[in-house]
Amino acid sequence: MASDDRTYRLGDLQLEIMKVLWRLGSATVVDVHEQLVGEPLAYTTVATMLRKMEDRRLVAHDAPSGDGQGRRFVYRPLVSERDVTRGMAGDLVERLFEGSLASTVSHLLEERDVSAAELAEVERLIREHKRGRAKRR
Amino acid sequence: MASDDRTYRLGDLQLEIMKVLWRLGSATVVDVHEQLVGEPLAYTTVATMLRKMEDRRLVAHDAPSGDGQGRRFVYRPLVSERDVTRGMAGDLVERLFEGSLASTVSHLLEERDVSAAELAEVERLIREHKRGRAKRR
DNA sequence: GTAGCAAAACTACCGTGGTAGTATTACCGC
DNA sequence: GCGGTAATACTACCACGGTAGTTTTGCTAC
Repeated sequence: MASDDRTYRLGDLQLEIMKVLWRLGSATVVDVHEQLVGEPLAYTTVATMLRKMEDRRLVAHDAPSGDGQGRRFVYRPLVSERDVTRGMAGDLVERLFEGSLASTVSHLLEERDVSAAELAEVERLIREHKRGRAKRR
Repeated sequence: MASDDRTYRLGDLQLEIMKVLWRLGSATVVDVHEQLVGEPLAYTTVATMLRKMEDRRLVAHDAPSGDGQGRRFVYRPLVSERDVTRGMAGDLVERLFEGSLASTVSHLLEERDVSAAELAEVERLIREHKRGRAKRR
């Protein structure tokens, strides 16, 4: 039933935190906290979440080498944006569309307001993809 | 942060149950249970889940009208497959791709093994979609 | 060396999905 | 009407995401 690999089932906050880490490369709790401008969260909420994410091997922190700035942990991502995006998107395509890309695209075209520009962009992407395929062959 | 409408954040089992109900139109706990051939679940697990889903207004059951077959509840979906699919897919597109269809399709093309047949099907869908657009204008 | 502060650790709580055992209820056949 | 059975209701438990308060720890400046 759906994908068993729960590694990439991130909640909202977890995903937001990962996005910050991907963007910055690495960051302290303070950094992450102040990047989360959306909902105002307690500092400790972010710290707790980062610790939980460390348990789940989503992030890691370097040992606090006494380089001058206290003992602040510096967190870095252990999973790539690519992998997480692929995992989450793939999970959904499996769960909702039985793995069919065509069904997925069909649904997105039908149910979302797609601007002409965006549609053109999608067509361009497909042409480009086909060219890539051909070359690889 | 992402979508607030949690109505359509279904778990694995919930989605599987909804799929059965969408397929059959309506069903008793027995029906649902025996349709879930994947992981073997206790009968009461399915019953409990259906009750929880009723609390969340995802399903409803008809009052047990004494039509002969005991008091078996007949459950039916309160939300359409369309709405749930749109909700879940939309949620993901927002969360991962900032709402961009192009980014979404780009990712799917890059990261999944897309067969030539499937690619052709996608192209067909887009042509068809454009024709629909044109007609509507 | 110690006081103060800042950071991390610990603890706690809620909601919900998932799982299932036990208790209760309601129907049906005799 | 009553007993048996089948169905629902109740209860309980775990995991995890999310949220945050309280406690402990460790650095740094004096």
